[in-house]
Amino acid sequence: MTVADERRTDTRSQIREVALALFAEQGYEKTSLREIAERLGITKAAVYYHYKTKEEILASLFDDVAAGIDTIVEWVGTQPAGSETRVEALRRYQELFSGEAAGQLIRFVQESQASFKDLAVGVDMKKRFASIAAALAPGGGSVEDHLRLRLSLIAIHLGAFHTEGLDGSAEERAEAALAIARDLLR
Amino acid sequence: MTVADERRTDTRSQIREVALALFAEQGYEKTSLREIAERLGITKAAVYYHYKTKEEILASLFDDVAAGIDTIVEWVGTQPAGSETRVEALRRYQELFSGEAAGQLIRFVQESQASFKDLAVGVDMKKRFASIAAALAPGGGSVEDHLRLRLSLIAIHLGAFHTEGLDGSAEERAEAALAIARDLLR
DNA sequence: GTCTATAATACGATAGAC
DNA sequence: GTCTATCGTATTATAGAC
Repeated sequence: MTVADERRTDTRSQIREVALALFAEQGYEKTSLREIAERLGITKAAVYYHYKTKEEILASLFDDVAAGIDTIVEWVGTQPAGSETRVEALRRYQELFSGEAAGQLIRFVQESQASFKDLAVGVDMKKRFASIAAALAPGGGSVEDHLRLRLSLIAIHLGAFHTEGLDGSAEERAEAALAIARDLLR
Repeated sequence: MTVADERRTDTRSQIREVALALFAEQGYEKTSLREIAERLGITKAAVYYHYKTKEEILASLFDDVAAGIDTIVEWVGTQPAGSETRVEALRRYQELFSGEAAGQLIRFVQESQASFKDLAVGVDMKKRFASIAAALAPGGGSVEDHLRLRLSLIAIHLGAFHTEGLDGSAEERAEAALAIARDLLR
């Protein structure tokens, strides 16, 4: 067993895994620490040994995606401005959500924005979503351009997780989402 | 003072008004009955005189929009199938959310889906959104078509309320949203 | 690292007076 | 129609034993 595999099964990581699944499925407020602990066969107090607060668990879930967005934004800065760069950035953005965990995370963001925006991690991620939007902006500042841009990102998000009425394999959904997102950017 | 004006200022209506504003702003779970009562200068018990449960308050908020959707779906049934009918249905759908209250309601739906879907009223409205989607469907059943359709409705929703980065007047937003929604339907 | 036990607080909801 | 007072239950979080 490698170090990475050990990390995957230790309690701290399991807490993240279970919390993410529950947050995505039923939202942040409706998920209690008792519920998380129960699923792992431990007590609430044990959870508190690993994370000081419930919000800290939530915040930890965003580390990878936040770093991924930063990397993309930095990359865009090194490239010539133009449609090719924007489309490639969009593709890389989609790639961030290709894993199961990241798909659950973006489902949570998409379906529980209200729970989210008042917390520190929510404010933080809001800035990151704004930064990737800015990196993708074709320069136009019209209301319609802003709305198209926002919908373009939502297209990617919706393509990243299964939802009723939106069946198909993950690959089909991702392909369709990227095509639509590209169209919306024009 | 007309009867309608009286209705507007009686306690039952005021509860709906305050609850909607709070649900839209901070979500359903995070909004307590104490908070609603406090804003109105009454007690929790007084709120319970008008509504048996918290969920009943929530459900009552959807009456008008639900009826509006049903009316549109019925209307589509009487029209010849075709692009003109679909675009007009989209326009009428948007019209449902033109008022301030309906705008707050659709913001709540858009930003708090998770709170929503497990409740009876959530299941009910989910069916209605599915029915308007079916009425708008161009017949194609591909994953991309489904996603385009869903984004088309989201475009209308996002255009109906103010959000950071999406400024402009309500009319500007609505016009832009309808244009994009129409494009997404193709 | 996990436990039992509990503190402190808030919630939705109800009883009964006025 | 609104009040005070309270019930029962859940929550987040902490203290201290093992």
